[in-house]
Amino acid sequence: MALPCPERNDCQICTYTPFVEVSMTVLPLNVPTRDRILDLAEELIQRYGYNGFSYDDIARSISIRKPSIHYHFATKAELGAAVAHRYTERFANTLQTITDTQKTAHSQLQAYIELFAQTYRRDRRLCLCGMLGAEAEALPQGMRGEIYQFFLINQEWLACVLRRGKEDGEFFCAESPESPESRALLFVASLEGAMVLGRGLEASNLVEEVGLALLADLTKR
Amino acid sequence: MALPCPERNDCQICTYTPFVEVSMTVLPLNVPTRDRILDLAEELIQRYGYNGFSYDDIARSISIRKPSIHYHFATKAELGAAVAHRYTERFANTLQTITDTQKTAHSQLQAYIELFAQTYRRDRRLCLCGMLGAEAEALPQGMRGEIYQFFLINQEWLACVLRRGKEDGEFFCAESPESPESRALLFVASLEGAMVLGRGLEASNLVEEVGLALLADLTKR
DNA sequence: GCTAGCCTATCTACTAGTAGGTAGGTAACA
DNA sequence: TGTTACCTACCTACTAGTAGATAGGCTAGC
Repeated sequence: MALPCPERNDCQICTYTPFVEVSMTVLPLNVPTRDRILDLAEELIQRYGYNGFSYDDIARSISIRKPSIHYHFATKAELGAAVAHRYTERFANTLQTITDTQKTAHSQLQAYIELFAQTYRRDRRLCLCGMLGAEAEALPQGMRGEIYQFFLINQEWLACVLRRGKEDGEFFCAESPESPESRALLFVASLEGAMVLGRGLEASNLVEEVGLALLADLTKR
Repeated sequence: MALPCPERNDCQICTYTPFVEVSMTVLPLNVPTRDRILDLAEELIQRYGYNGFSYDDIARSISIRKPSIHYHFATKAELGAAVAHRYTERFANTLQTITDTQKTAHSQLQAYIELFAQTYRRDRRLCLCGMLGAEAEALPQGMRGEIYQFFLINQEWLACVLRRGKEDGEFFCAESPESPESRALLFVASLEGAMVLGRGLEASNLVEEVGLALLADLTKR
C-alpha cells in the first residue's frame, strides 16, 4: 500500500503518495539489516496494519532493494510472524522486569498501564498485537498463534498481580464471583480499546485516562 | 486484497485464494445494487478492514462487474465514507430506540453492551468504527470525520445515561473527581477492546464477560 | 401512438501502478 | 571455495480507476 503523505495530511489531492520516509531517529548505526527490517515492519504494522504496508515501503525506508528483504524473510507472512514473535517475547521480558522491580501490585499495574501509554505516545502507535488482533481474520495462519500468545501472557500476568494485590489487601476487586482472570481481561481490553478510541477521537491522553479509572475501580467494593 | 479461503483455513498452501463468497444469507431479494454494495463493504471492513478488501471482491460477491461499483461510488474512499456514515447513523438511531424503550439506566447499558455482543457473534465481526479506528492512520482523510462522530456520539450517550443512573441512585460510579464522560470512555474502550481480544484469543464470549464486569463496577463505591 | 432525447445501470476492454515473489549474478569475506 | 548479503531485472496477479458502448426505461412533443 502507498503510505499517506505526512507533510500534507490535509491535502485532499495528495492524500496518497507512493512513498514516505519513516521515522528512523531512534535507530543507531550498524544495526544488522535483519533487525532494521524487523524494527521498521513493527512500526509500520503498529501505524498502518499488516495490510497497510508493503515490502517496497520497507526497502525504500532502509535504502535496500526489495528482493533483499526476501533474503531475510522469504515471505511477508514469515516477516509478520517474526515481528509478532519478537514483540511478544520483548513484552514478556518487560513484564518480568516489572515484577522484579516494582514492589506493590498497584505500582506493577501502574507500570503496566504506562507501557501502553508510552507506545501510544510514540506517533499514536497501537499495540502491535492489538492491531493484529483487529486484523486477525485477514492474516496468514502462522501469525495468529503469536497474537494468541501475547494476549494469554498478558492475561496470566495480570491475573497473577491482581490475585496478589487482593491477598495483600491492596484491592477489593476480583471478589467472588468475579475471577482475577476476568478482571485481567477487562484490564487488557480497556487499554487496547483506549488506543483505538484515541485514534478515532484524535486524542492524546486517553490511555492514561482509562488506566486511571481502571486502577481506581480496583480499590472499590 | 485476496481474501482468505474459508473452507480450508488450516491449509498453509491455500491460505489465500483470489476470491471467496461472502455470506449473503440475510439479504432479501430486490435490494438496490447500491445498498448491496454498502452492505457487503460494511461486512468486509468489519471482517478484514478497509485495506483488506477490494472493489473486485465486492463485484464478484454480488455478481456485477467492477466498473459498476465505480458508477455508484466513484472512489473507494467515497464508498468507505458512505459505509461509515450509514453505520454511525444507524447506530445513533439504535441508541435513541434504547433510550425510548428501556426504563432504567442499568437496562439501557445492558442493551448497549448487547449491541456489541451481537455484532461480535455474527462471524466475530468487529465494530466497524473500531476496526476503522485501528486503521485510522492508513485511511483517506474523508473517512476520519465519520469515525470521530461515531465515538463522540457513543461517549455522549453513555455519559448521559451514567449521569442519570447516578442521579437516580442506581450507580455509585462516576463520583467526583471522576466525570461521567471519563467513565463513558472506559465503557466504549472496554467493549471495543473486548472484540479485538476476542479475535486474538479466538474466544466467543469475551464481550459479554467484559460487559458484565463493567456493569458490576457501576454499583461499587 | 410514435419518436427523439435523456437517464440509469450496466457492460467490455483498457490503463498505470503496486503487490509479493523469483532467477540469476556479484562482491566481500572466512 | 563456499557462504553471506546484497544486487538487477524480471514475473504474475492484483489494485483502483477510466473510456466508451449499450440496453432498457421514462417523458415531452408532435
